[in-house]
Amino acid sequence: MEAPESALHRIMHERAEKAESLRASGKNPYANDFKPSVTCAEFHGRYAQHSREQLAEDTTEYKIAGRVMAVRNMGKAAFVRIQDRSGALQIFVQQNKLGENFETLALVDVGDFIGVTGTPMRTKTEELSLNATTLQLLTKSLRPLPEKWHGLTNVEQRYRQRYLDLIVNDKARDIFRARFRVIREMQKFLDARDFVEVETPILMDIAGGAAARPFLTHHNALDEKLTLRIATELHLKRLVVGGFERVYEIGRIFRNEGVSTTHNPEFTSIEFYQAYATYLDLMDLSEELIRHLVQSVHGKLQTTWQGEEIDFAKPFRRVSIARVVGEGLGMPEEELVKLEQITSVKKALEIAVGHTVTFDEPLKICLAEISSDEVEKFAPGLLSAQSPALYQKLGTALDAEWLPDNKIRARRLALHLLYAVFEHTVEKKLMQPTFILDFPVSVSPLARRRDGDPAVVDRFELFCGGMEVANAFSELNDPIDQRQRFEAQARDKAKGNLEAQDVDEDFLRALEVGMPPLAGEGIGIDRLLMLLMDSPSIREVILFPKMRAR
RNA sequence: GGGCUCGUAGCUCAAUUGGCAGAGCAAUGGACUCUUAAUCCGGCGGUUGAAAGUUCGAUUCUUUCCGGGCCCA
Repeated sequence: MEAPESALHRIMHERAEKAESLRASGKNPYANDFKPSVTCAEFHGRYAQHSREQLAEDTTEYKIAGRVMAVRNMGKAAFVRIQDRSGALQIFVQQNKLGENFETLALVDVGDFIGVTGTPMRTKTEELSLNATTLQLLTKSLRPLPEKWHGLTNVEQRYRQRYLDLIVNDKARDIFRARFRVIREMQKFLDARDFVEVETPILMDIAGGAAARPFLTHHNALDEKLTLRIATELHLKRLVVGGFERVYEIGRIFRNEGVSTTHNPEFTSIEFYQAYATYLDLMDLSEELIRHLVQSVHGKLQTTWQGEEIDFAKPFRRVSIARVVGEGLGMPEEELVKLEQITSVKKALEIAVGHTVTFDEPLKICLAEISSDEVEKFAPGLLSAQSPALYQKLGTALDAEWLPDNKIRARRLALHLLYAVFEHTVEKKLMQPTFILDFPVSVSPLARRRDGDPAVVDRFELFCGGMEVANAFSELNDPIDQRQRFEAQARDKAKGNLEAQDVDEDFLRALEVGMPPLAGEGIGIDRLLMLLMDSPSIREVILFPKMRAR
């Protein structure tokens, strides 16, 4: 609460007194008996082509309501700008036209809601206005709005008091209108393709379907530990098992991780699943969907992202992780072809060492695939101190051990290492829409292995503006393979990886009942909105982003 | 989690080397019947995020804390 003597307190007190003074004259400062007949935009639309002379003869009465955004008082006349859900309109108020009612204007402040009856007119400067015949206060605003010229720029206040942001900043309104439209267009797009929209639980016994730490909660009556979902995947697949062959859900996902310009602890995803489709089908579908969304938001297929033009009209590039990593290192074409077929851990380690986040990341990746005892055997000392020479030793030893008759394992680890390089150095440079392909099975516990190349999964991620926009794959529907991958995850979790998944027995049971071949995709709606609206912060596209409690 | 940086009137921002905290908008009193950030005149508005320290004196320097922003992990 503000100090009693503050300027704010005085302003609020004065405004409350104006409300009282209206009450005293028999008018309710919180009246709800005014029904607008048109919106500001409808009014503008109706008279856009009419001249001043034509309007001077038009006696049609309109009732329009809105929030007062500006008052320019001329003594015996005034211009009042009001704003409603559709836009803004100028009201021309004259004493000789309103009579006694003109005095109400003295009690109106910027921020109040008013209802006005009047006829269309154009001012000297040709601005279409409503010539008021009656004016009524509908809601007295006690707290002053931010300043009219600079508006509200304090970022913290814009997020904490989003209502002020929405009143004052056009850009904020535009972003959220685009957001609501994108969601609606996604629904229309999928509905038209015979998908059904479903709702699945947010409260779960076991959080699965993604690699993330969950929020924990508790059900009192049942005395059960619960977690908030980190993905909608496993329930949606159960529905495909149940016979809903094309399903999607747009819903809130919760991940217990840091808050940053690209992370909010709750965010919205869409996941959709289509039986008898493969990841290749979904690539085509995604391209069509994204184009449709860009077109509906912008009316064209080109957008700007942080000063750079993104063109959605051209076919999206489709490229493997290995190739795009090799390109980043300036490799010639013949080497890129070879790199895509990589089976040598030694070669992958040569690339990864020095091109990953930390120097020990390649080691960590190796440890996900082999035991620390083996590392110690093949490259003594690597566990405690990493050096390029020791990495080389490990690579040489693993190649000697695996390449004769276990190429799959070698390829899997090699691709895993290249993937780490991709994440660290390539990802953020992918500006134009690009499908990234050939993910190692190690980072895709729910995806189907590729026929004829079992180290790889049938998966793609769509990148744009340096951000991951979509992630999709042909789904694993072999219950035995799925169980093994869950168990690998569980071992990983036991080793201390807090993001690894648990075994979901009921999901496995569903797979045992039989899930038809299918492909599924997830799109982060917030990230997509950032891209579409050129917002570098996720907080700009979430109505009420998480802020530290005050 | 680490680094940098910011927090001054309801809002947007100033304040010299450490020396009386200022302006615009809003609000308020007045003038004004075609304004567009209306204009003109008058007066009003402050726990400088919080606490402590250094100092004759702190918005300014130091420390801790609170809350943002940016970059990195």
